[in-house]
Amino acid sequence: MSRNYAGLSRERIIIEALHIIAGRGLGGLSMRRLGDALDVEAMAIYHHFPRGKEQLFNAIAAYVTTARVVSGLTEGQGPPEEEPGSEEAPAEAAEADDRPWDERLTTWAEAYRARLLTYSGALSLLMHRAPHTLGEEDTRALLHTAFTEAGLAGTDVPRACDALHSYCLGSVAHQVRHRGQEDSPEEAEALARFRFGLRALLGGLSG
Amino acid sequence: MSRNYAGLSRERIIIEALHIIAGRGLGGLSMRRLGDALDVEAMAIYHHFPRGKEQLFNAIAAYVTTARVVSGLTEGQGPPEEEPGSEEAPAEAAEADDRPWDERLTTWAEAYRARLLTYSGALSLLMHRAPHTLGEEDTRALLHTAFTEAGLAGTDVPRACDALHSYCLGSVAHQVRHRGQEDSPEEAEALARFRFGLRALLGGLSG
DNA sequence: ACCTGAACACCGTTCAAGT
DNA sequence: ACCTGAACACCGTTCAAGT
Repeated sequence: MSRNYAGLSRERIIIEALHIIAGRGLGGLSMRRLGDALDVEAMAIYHHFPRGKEQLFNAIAAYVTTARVVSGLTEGQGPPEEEPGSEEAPAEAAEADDRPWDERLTTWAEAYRARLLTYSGALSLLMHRAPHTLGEEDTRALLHTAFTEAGLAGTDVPRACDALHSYCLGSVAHQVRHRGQEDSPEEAEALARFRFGLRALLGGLSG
Repeated sequence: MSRNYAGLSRERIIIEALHIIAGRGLGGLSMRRLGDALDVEAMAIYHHFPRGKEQLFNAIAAYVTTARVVSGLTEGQGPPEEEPGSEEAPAEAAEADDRPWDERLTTWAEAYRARLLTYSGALSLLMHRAPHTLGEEDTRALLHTAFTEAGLAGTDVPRACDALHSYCLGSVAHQVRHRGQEDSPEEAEALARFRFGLRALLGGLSG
């Protein structure tokens, strides 16, 4: 039929997919429905994600976990990692944060939580996918230096990083899990609970 | 064709489903495949789970989260909750635990972690389902009294419970997420990391 | 009550074809 | 390079029918 230069891109596809997920849940995302939303035949998506839905899922997971995402510039240098999802912006100079370690960690944790909450429909995608993005590398460095500053050393550092990651991920999972239940807390109280546990964890880690 | 008194039951179906999930992942579980594994036409499952796959998923989630599960005795009294998944055994007298609160919590947390790890293939099912089982009620009581004993009061108690739940769930999710990755820890080190964070969290909560 | 078998609408994916 | 359209194997679910 009529040709369709839809101007498809990996990022457009991912974003549209996230909209569908937000509206109808992860189970409501089908290639055909995604095609419809993009005004394209479902099969057009395979040109951008040749390995199909699994690859799309990986890209969504990477998109969700990586903070700095920017429109599809730097195309065509061959992917340095498996599924970067989309290209990442340069580290915008990271303007050295001179606040105490616990404030830096708290800021990071609350931002990470907010991000997971925003894409909570895709949360179960993260359960079996740990994308290897540049953002993850930055996070690793941030947490590492903060915990070192807190007085940790040796194997305690990666263990503390793990604990913090686990707490954030679990906290959002736990909140989503009980959402819409009888006595489930409002977002304000949910945030308060998150902070309560976070303070305890950070205190216990540095003690 | 030949009649088939397969002796199907909700529990048999759930257990077979868990086997398939363990072997081929959650996406590999289809009603038809489940029927094959049970030597039955797929449609026979709908007699035991009239609301289909969604109801089966709820039942699996309940089965996974509830410790005390026993074969399908007490049938036919009408479900007191939405999807109990299968019947639960009586509380087996709970033989009062007189150890200090932190040891009791540690024991609970490690058992909960082990259980989630056993059914890690079904982990993403728990992400959007918080079944209302008797076992959950017991847990609530256990954690509540332990944290009260630790010196917490008022809103701090449910917040501490939330934090502990979140940490356990997130810890398993985090482990499964990185499983099979280059420098992902062995199970022994994973357990050590879990304990490290758990000790920190409990210490921070009671401090 | 418990299970079968055909049917329907939908799905992911392949492949040849169009521009 | 980018997208279409038909095709195939598979899926969840309904419904009438068997015992």
